[in-house]
Amino acid sequence: MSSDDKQSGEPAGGGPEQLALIRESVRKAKVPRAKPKTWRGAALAGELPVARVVVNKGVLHLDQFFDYAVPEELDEAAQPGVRVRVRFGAGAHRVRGGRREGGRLIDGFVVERRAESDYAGPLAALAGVVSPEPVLGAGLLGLARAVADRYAGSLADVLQLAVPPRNARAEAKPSPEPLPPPDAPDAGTWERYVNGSAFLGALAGGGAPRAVWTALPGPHWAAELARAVAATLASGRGALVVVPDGRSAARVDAALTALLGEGRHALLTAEAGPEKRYREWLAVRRGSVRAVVGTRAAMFAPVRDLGLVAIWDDGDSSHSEPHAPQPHAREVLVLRAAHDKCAFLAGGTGCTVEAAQLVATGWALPLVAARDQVRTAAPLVRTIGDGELARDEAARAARLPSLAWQAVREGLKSGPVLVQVPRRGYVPRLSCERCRTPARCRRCAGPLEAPREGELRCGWCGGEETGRWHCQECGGFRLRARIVGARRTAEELGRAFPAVPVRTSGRDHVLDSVPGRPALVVSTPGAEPVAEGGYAAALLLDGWAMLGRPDLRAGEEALRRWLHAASLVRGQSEGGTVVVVAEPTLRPVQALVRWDPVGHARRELSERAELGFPPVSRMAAVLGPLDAVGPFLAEAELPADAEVLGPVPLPVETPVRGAAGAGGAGARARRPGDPPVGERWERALVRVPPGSGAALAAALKSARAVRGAAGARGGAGGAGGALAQVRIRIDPADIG
DNA sequence: AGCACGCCGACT
DNA sequence: GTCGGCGTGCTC
Repeated sequence: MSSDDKQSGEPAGGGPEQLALIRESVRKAKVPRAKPKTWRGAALAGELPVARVVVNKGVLHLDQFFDYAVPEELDEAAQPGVRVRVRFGAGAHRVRGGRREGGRLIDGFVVERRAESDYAGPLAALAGVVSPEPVLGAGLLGLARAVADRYAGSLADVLQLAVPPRNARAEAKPSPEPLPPPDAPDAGTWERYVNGSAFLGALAGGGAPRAVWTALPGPHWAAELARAVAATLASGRGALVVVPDGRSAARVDAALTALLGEGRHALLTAEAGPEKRYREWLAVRRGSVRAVVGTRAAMFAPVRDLGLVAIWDDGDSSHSEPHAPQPHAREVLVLRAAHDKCAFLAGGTGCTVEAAQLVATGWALPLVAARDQVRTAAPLVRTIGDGELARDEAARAARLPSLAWQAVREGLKSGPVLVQVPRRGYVPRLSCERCRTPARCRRCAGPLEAPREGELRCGWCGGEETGRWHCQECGGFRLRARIVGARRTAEELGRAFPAVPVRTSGRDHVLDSVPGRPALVVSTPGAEPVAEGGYAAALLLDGWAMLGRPDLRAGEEALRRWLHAASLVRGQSEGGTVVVVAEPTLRPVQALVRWDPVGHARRELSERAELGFPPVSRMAAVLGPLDAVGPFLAEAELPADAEVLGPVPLPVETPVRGAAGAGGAGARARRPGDPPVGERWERALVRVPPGSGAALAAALKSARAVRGAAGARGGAGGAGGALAQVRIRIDPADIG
């Protein structure tokens, strides 16, 4: 395969001398040489005999390119972007008995062909070209680099997410001929938004508008996304839409097919097999298909001449990639929009704080409907707080207030009724018993936890809350951590209406849609089926469980889930009604009643700015074995404005015995990169003001690179080994 | 992470 | 002398 094989008959005595020679040349060669020198000077490519390679190894201190010599016979195939095999590791040049040893074969990509190397030593030769398909173009490489930098990760890690595994059969098939751009679509239901037609017009005209789009409730969002894609295609550019799950992808896929027919877009979801998925990806990469709709991994899709990146429901947690360095689809698309100078669209029924920040900084413009449009399209929302519950005789008897009974009974007369119940597995957070304001640390505003009865501790800085706690808002002095047993309530509801069919949709078994006939549809958040003609009513029982989570985003997330369910209900004009069991004074509840997700996100944003929370501040979590995080941060050259909170010990995760999924309340799904089960680990948070995010990521990354190289197997005192295990997470999700 | 080199003490 | 322990550093 490689030129080295020609020499396999060489006398055994040649090895040691060669080795000595190489060492000699490494020592004295300090200047770049004109031509690469392999260890034996085999026949090399005549032009550009050096291949700069990114090796597919995630180790951080190897986050650099390596030069290899290109043997003559690989000259043709070893073009920039192709997958190659190279020998890597100590002893890649070593020869014994005419055969090479050491230096294991690993995968990589050719990044560039060059005339010479600036590496002073002798170059090893490429071991082989895996396939001549150039999968890693300059654009994708630049994006991967930017994502790696933003998340303090390695290029190789990002490439693993960005370039799908090779499939020879898919590669062998030619991709179809590209179709000419379609005509620009009319505005359709975009007319309902104040700047809707203008936005579409800008896309069709080759412009790069950036917008945060608050979609009206109802089923039109998929067609509206499809129209935005069509308008972009009409300008001769490509478009990319990232959605949170396969169901949404199927909706947008159907809408695109309805609008543009087959063959103009690719569907990239995990649900297709690896071969089909790679085939679709190749069609995009080869320029046969100019538009993409897909889930998370599609955020890297190498769309030609990108004109629009769009994300739907950016608050959905599945937009955050679980594998290192855990990039979030919205952030990746923001990077792409900035880099490719293309249009950007973040749409959803709700509005995340991050999206609100894009508007607040002027980076994006709001794309919203007029107030009267909202009033028509949204259902009537009614609340049931503790006051009503206490006064309500029926509620005490049947554990469900009469207003809820009434809404369900009325709704069932004209169609299906949705009952949203909480998923299992949440950790209650402490909040004021009187006004429900989350209890926060006086020093750093982190969430208070009660590790033991009568003991209060901050989950961020670890500070003990001494003296008697009292609420900053209302002066109350009692704490609570309440959860409602709503699942049982839903079961009782079903028994109360024996004539009506009860259908359930949940994690393991998700219904896509239900007919428009009367039925009780019990669903966990995110799994709500679409109802034909819309639900007549919805009962949202996911209130307190949601708001009680130890999560900075609890309010935002509760509202997002409510809006998602409520947007499946018929508009107020058609009698659609939503009843939410939650205190009407709470901010997310008020936002639901007024159907004002943007106002909620804006208020949340300004509050986070005041408290120094993300996304206004940039945060990084640093995790490591006990007593490793402190020394690590002490050595890291953090930006001057960085503030370190903690470290605090993390709760030890105990191995789960028995059946899978029996984790019980509080068990969060384990992600790659979580601390090992059963070990004592700690975590610090580092926060920096706006503008210092890149500096923070860079500092943590270089600290990691230095520590990763030293004493991976427990050096003196074991501290070196512990420090090498330290993990970094930018924009950590669960910061309390 | 591997893996090889090199400098130290014990041995046919 | 030389075999092999492990500490250290590099990988084009």
